[in-house]
Amino acid sequence: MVLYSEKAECESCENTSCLIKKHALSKELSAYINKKNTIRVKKSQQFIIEGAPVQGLFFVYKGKVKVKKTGINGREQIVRFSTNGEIIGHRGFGVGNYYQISAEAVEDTVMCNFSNDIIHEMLTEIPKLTYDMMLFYAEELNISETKVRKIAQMSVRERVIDTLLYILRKFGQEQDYFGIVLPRKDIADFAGTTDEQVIRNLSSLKKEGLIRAQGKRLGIIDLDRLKQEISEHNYFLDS
Amino acid sequence: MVLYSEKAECESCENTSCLIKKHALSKELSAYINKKNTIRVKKSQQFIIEGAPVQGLFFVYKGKVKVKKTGINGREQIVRFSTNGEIIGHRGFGVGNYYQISAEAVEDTVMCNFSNDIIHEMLTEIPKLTYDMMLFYAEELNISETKVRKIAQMSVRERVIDTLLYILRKFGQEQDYFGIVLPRKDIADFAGTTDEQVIRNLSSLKKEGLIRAQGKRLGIIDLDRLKQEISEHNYFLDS
DNA sequence: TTTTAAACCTGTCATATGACAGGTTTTTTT
DNA sequence: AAAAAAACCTGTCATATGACAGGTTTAAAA
Repeated sequence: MVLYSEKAECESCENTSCLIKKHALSKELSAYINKKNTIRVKKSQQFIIEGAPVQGLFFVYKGKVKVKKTGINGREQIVRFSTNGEIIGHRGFGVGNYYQISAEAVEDTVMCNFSNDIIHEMLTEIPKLTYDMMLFYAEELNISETKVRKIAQMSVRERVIDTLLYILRKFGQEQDYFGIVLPRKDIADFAGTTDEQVIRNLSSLKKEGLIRAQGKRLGIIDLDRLKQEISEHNYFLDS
Repeated sequence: MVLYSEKAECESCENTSCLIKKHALSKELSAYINKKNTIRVKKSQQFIIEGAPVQGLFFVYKGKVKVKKTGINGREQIVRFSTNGEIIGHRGFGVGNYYQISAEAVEDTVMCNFSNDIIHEMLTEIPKLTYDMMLFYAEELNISETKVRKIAQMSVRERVIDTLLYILRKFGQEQDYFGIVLPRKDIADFAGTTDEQVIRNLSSLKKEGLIRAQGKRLGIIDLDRLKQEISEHNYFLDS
């Protein structure tokens, strides 16, 4: 647990999937991890603004974040959710760049932030880190390109189901409900539809006994049948 | 010009944007560029199959390629087009991976291919190359995430226009027509719609004097008005 | 607790879009 | 040059989906 005003330290960090943590033991990196900043954001607070100059790279220490792109008249596209150990602020290196995404905390979140200069130095000095970063981006690219196809070809109901499975993979399910509470609007913005459509489809799924819903809390009952319904779209991977 | 059975050589290669060419002068890389294979594919030939084991990375030496993802009952999503100097077969490294995309030559194409082992060695041995690759993927990720939003929020007409502008950026326009000839179906598969819709919208755009169309050949007449029409969707970049 | 705001839900409706069908033109192959 | 195939085009139609409106419940703030 990280107390307020206390710094998030790699030594005690439990995010084994974090690329920084993974290399933190090496001597090359240890020189840099002291230079990171600990950033705290409260629920609903936006800490990356699309179009603003890049201010380094963020790694989620503890919390949940949504990453989105602004669309026309208030519509938004949620591009991904990030949680412990994950990277936010892609391409937060190089010079004179601007963020191509916004990011907002879904709940109170603690993050590690590396400035442009530091992250750039790290990536030039530690080839293994760079290699892992490259793999990360390549993987994210796969996921994003799959999502393009999904949004182009799936029906709204299928996209809602697909989003539920994504949430399950990302945040898990305990005591019958997802490990995250999201408004229907967020599910809509992720699935590329409207909140009314999401509400309707969630109602149907509930009636059919595939999911449970209690207020904003959602959980999956019949995972197999949900997977089955979108299986024809998922040839080679779920992402 | 590369004659049949002649090898594509980096020394004489003119693709300044190619990451291999960029580093070809360094001694670290020069040891590897001899180990690349020259691959020739004829128009309409598929040389990467989704789901098949990864066979290294391809760089377009000369030609034009479409990269796509398979959807339900014959529908496809064209993810991007690639031409001279560009990379195909993302994530073609690491072990035991499978291609997440298919690739097909739009016209006769010559490519440089590095095997899994070689590309892996290169990326471990030449940090600057890895760094550039990382930047490449990060950039592609931006483009792809922008595309998700576009497909989710733009109308068909807007997506068709957006696709035309993409083709212009990628292949240019000479003597009034694009530097590539594509069937309407390909434009549809890229824009995430049907060929009938593309045909209708192209007809309209032609009547309105915004584009010219002569058989399969297409060209832009009024670039400003086309850009204007989709400007509200493009806040921070065109990609 | 009371008040206020946010989120949820349901019904109605217009329409943009995908699907089908049939004919024409263009392109490719023989 | 002729034949075959592919691509293009137009019309019609059903419907999935987004938009609007109004009411209810839930959650947050005072």
